[in-house]
Amino acid sequence: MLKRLPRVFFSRSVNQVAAELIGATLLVDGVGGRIVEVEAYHHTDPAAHSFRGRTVRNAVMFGPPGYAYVYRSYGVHWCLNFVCEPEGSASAVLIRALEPTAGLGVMRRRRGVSNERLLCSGPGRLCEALGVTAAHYGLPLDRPPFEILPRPAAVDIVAGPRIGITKAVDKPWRYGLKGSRFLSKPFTVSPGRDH
DNA sequence: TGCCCGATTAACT
DNA sequence: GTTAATCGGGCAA
Repeated sequence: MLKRLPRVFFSRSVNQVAAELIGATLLVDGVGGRIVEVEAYHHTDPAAHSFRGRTVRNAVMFGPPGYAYVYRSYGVHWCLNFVCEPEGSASAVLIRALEPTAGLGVMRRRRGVSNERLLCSGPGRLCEALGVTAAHYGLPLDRPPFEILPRPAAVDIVAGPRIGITKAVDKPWRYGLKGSRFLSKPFTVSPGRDH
């Protein structure tokens, strides 16, 4: 039986943590799956919510690592982040997609879809499937309802530009599990091709 | 106070 | 490929 990742796991470079989360398991009240896609947001990064300083919404990012940052996206969806780096760095990893492994029935009911591939393939979708809301804002990641387990073995990781942002679009801070069919969008396989 | 816009999704054409 | 839904944060005035 794997042991939960300790809170100190998150007290390192946000990009290092992001890459190591690929293949790890995320459960909320026992419902969830294997993390197959994440994005890193650093406080010096214009695309990050913390870039312009501390506000009520992003305050948890400025506190110690190992806590959940949850925000409302487009007034419609919730998105889940893990706060990383030493306290005050205001960096976080956005969880973008899971391969469902636990609580499939609950997730289907919450999402209103039966297609397993569509349950958790997107930041808003996985929050709906796992029941993540503002109630989870600021909760520690090493205690219930969260359960985050390390990946059991090394995995092949791919990286590329982040999705849905308009600033710092060139930074390759999106990480994914190579070949996974549960990604929210495919990674470019042959990046070098000229047109 | 008012205005613009976003780390998205689903349902269109 | 395009667009409506939907609303709080952030900033200008």
